[in-house]
Parts: sequence; structure tokens; C-alpha cells
Amino acid sequence: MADTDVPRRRSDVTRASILDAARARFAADGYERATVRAIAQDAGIDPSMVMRYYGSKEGLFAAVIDVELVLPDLAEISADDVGTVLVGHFLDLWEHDSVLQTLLRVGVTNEAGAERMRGVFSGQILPLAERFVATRADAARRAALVASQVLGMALVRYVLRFGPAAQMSRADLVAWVGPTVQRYLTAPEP
Amino acid sequence: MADTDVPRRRSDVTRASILDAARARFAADGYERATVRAIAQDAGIDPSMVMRYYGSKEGLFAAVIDVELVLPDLAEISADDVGTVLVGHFLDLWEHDSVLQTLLRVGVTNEAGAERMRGVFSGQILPLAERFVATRADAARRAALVASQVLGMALVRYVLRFGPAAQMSRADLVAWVGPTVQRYLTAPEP
DNA sequence: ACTGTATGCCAACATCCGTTGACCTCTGCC
DNA sequence: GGCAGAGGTCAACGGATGTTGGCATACAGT
Repeated sequence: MADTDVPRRRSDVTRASILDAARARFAADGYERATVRAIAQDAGIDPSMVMRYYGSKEGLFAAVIDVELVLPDLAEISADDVGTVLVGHFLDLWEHDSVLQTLLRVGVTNEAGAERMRGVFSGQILPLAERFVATRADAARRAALVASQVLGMALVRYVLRFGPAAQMSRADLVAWVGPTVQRYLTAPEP
Repeated sequence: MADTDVPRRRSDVTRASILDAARARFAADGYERATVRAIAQDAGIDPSMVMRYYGSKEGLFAAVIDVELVLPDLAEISADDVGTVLVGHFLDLWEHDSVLQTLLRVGVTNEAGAERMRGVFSGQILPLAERFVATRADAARRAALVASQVLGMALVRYVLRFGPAAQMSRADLVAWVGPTVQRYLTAPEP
């Protein structure tokens, strides 16, 4: 087997360190307050390098949010505990990958971020809901409800940092929120 | 009855128009992108007036979020339908008052906004939860869960504008989300 | 070894931001 | 009628931001 034959540029490590710094800054500060200069300083290079490699601040942001964001092996979840499994997976994802945090922080004031968030919704949660209900319209509603609960949880726990929400144990969270998601996906329409 | 005896300054209408414009801008754009200059232009006055009357951009923002935000007559809700009533009231509040939209858009990247949001949580949702459960710690958890669902709904419906979430009817929303809030407030601990 | 090119830094630009102070104008009071 | 003060405009400042072009250096291919 040959190694990947993408051109190994000498600047790859620089590009990567810029991207890493940008990920962290966008996730922590949102789009406006994450400045190109601060990102460059974090990456240990000159701001002009950001422009050379990513064209503009917008281009850099596009590169940051252009990652595969896939919930693991949804196909094999049994219909009986899809709620708790999904909540657990989502907590993992949130705590180990900054891209969701970035999208939430940015999507609230930036249309590109919101659009990407809608893409994640359509690509991940919607197909899941369609496996449990008959009509497409019903699935869309249920997926929206799941998204509302799951993103709301992330909002109060990780972004707004409401004390009680941040302190709840993972087990408590799964036990409380899991059944909600379960109901949104599998209960008959009210 | 005497009229209110607050000093009737000649500048009151200007002050009010600044505040109105600021409300709209902060709600639509968040803190960073809502510029003093744009607010002043909307209000039809010079940017320096904003500084004269509110001291600074931060002071203006503080004035915008310094409003009584009270969920109506919570004391008289029967324990059986607190969920649906609460969701209904919240939908009203969100659609007729921009301050919640402002707090959500700003609180995600601005600490003062987040702090105010936590204040609303502590002042409104927490006391409600304490009427339904015995211990303070349990009430805090349940209030956090309610906040997560209610703010999450607002997030996907009004801010991120997920299609299905934005198109759901008010009745559907209450029928789906009401029972969730009801369970968070009144169900036994899992 | 030479040379073209990629990599990186530096200095600067244009623009926007919040904020300030000088100046004018209108109003209400003695 | 004159005057003090409030209401309002204007131009400018200092700083930060995204972005650009020029220049030095280190590498890779011949």
C-alpha cells in the first residue's frame, strides 16, 4: 500500500497549528471576538500567514467548521434505548470535540455558523428520526424536538454554565434527558 | 391620584428611542455586531448622545437588560398542568418581548449577558421548581432541566431557525414540550 | 553549487470601533 | 430680556481589526 500521495508541504505543521488555535479561539470566544491576531499569536506565527493559507478570516472559519461530525454507529441502537444512548453519545461528542461548541457560539450571531448547524441537524438527527416514524413531516418535527432538548442541554451546561446544569452528573443527565429524547423519537403523536 | 412624579426631562423621548433601537440591534445582532453608531443612526441621533445618556456601550447594554422579566401569575397554576401553561407563557414572552432574544444572543459570548441569564433562571424558574419538590438540590436540578428544554426550544426555533422547529404550530409545541416540562417538575426522581 | 520557490516576518494601510471635547441652539426661569 | 443649563451636532482621537505588499531566508530540484 502506498502512503497517501497528497503533497507533503513543508508548511503543513504551520497550517495545522493555525487551525488548532482557530478551533480553540472560535469555540471559546465566538466569531467576532476571536481575532486573527490572537489566533496567530496562539499558533506562534505572523497574522499574515493566516491570510496566505486560508485567504481570509471567513475562509479560516470555514476550514474550522468543515469537519465530519458523525454520531457513532446509530444504525445499531435498539429502538428501546435510543434516548439514553443518544444523550450519552452527544455528551461525549460535546466534551471531546470543540466543533459543536464553536457552532453553537458562532451560529447564534453568524449566519454561516447557523447554516452549518442546520446541516448537522439535517444530516445527523433527521435521518435518525426517520427510522422511527412513518411520515417525513412527522420525522422532521421529532428531530427538531430532539435537537431542541439536546442543544438546550449543551447551552445551559457548557455555554451559559448554569450552576445546577453544570454540576449534574453524567448519569443523572442521561437518566433525566434520555427518556425525553426517547419519547420525542418513539412516542405516538400527542 | 397624582401622575408619577419622576422628573419629566425633555430628553426622555430621545433616551427612549435610543433604548428601543438598542433593544432591536442587540436582539438581532448580539453584543459585538450591534455598534453604537448603528444604534444611534436607528434612533436618529448622534452617537455621542448614547455616551451622554448611558455612559458607555456597556452601560447601554446594562440598561437594555435591566427590565423586569416576570412570568405571569405562576402562583396560581395547578400542579397538573404547570408544564403546558409554562410552555405557553414562555412562547408568549419570547414572541412579544425582545429581551430574552437579546439575552440568548448576547449571553453566548458575553459574560454580562450570561450572568443576567443566570439571574433570570434563579429568579424565575428556580422558585417555581421549589414549589414542587422537597429538597433545594433536587429543585435546582429540575429547574436546570426545564431551562434546558425551554431555552433549547427557543434556540432552534427563533435563533438558529431550524425549518421544522420554526414551522411547528404553537399547539403542537405545547403538546409535545409541555409534558416534558411537566415531568421535569413533578415526576419522581429517576 | 545555483536558482526558483515556498515559508516566514515586518511594517504599513484602510477601515471601523468606542469615546471625547468643543461648539451651537433651544428652552425655561429670574 | 438676559442667562444658565440642557439637548444636540460635529469633528476628531486613539486603538484594534482584517488585510496587503515587500523583503529576508531556507529549502528542493537540477
